[in-house]
Amino acid sequence: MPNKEPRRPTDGELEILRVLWQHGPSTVREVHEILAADKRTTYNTTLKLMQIMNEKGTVTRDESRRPQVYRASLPEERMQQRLVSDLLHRAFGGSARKLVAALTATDISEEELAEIRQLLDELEEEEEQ
Amino acid sequence: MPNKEPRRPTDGELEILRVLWQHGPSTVREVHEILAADKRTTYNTTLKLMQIMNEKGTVTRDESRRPQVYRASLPEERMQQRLVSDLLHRAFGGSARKLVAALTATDISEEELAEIRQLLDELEEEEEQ
DNA sequence: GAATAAACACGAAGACTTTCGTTGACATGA
DNA sequence: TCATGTCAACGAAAGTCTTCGTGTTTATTC
Repeated sequence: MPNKEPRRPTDGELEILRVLWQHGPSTVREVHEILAADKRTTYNTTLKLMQIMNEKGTVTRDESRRPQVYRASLPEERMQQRLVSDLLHRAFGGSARKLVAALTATDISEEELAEIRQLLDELEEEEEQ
Repeated sequence: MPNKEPRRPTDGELEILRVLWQHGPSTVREVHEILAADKRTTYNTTLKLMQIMNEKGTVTRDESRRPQVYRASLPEERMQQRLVSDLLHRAFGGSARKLVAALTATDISEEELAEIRQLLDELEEEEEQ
């Protein structure tokens, strides 16, 4: 039974997902090489994590190939929405305004602030249509 | 040794912190009563969690009183900033714009969108001074 | 001060995550 | 086919989180 309900990925799982999202379907070896560039870890650890993620349904793998090719089950944006929504309710009682306030209170460049404003402008235009 | 480095609070710890932030310094009994209204849990579980949080330094307690009174070590806003910053880097590669995009892609009311826009307007005014 | 109740401390069990050593399976080249 | 190297599977250990049973300490009431 691979699934019961989708759980929040752990830190280690999220690192692997980010590699898969950025580089597309990959082998364990490829994921490991990228992780090992930044982080001290072994091939076996990466393998084990990806096997568990496969059991959970977080990733799927193509077994017709050797070495097996893994891909993320959810697109990046969907998972990110889940994670933000999760934090929104767990830490902010559902108040998006407070979340943005906390975000802007930390290290955010003026360029990014402008980008966010533009993003909201576009959202508003969409709604007015 | 209460501290090595401040870790992210677990789900259970965050629930307790939210009670302490909202209600101010409280006894275990008071926290438990509030938690038990929404969630099936026992007094002992709440007590144990708060004891561990005390060892970690997440909360502090006044032992001169009986029952002991616990309070959150960090103000709500500081902890929220930490949590958002953590998610920002772990899931979004540091891109605040993507985080806001994910946030607005989910369930956000028009009222909140307007509030967020106003928040950003005020930020801009501050910077121009 | 003895009985009762509340608060606290302690220890352990179960689940989960991460790490790693070891073994087995598979492909390639000599 | 034999040797070699890569990949995958398995099991276990260590750490953390959550829960709870049990026993001890503290406060209260008579």
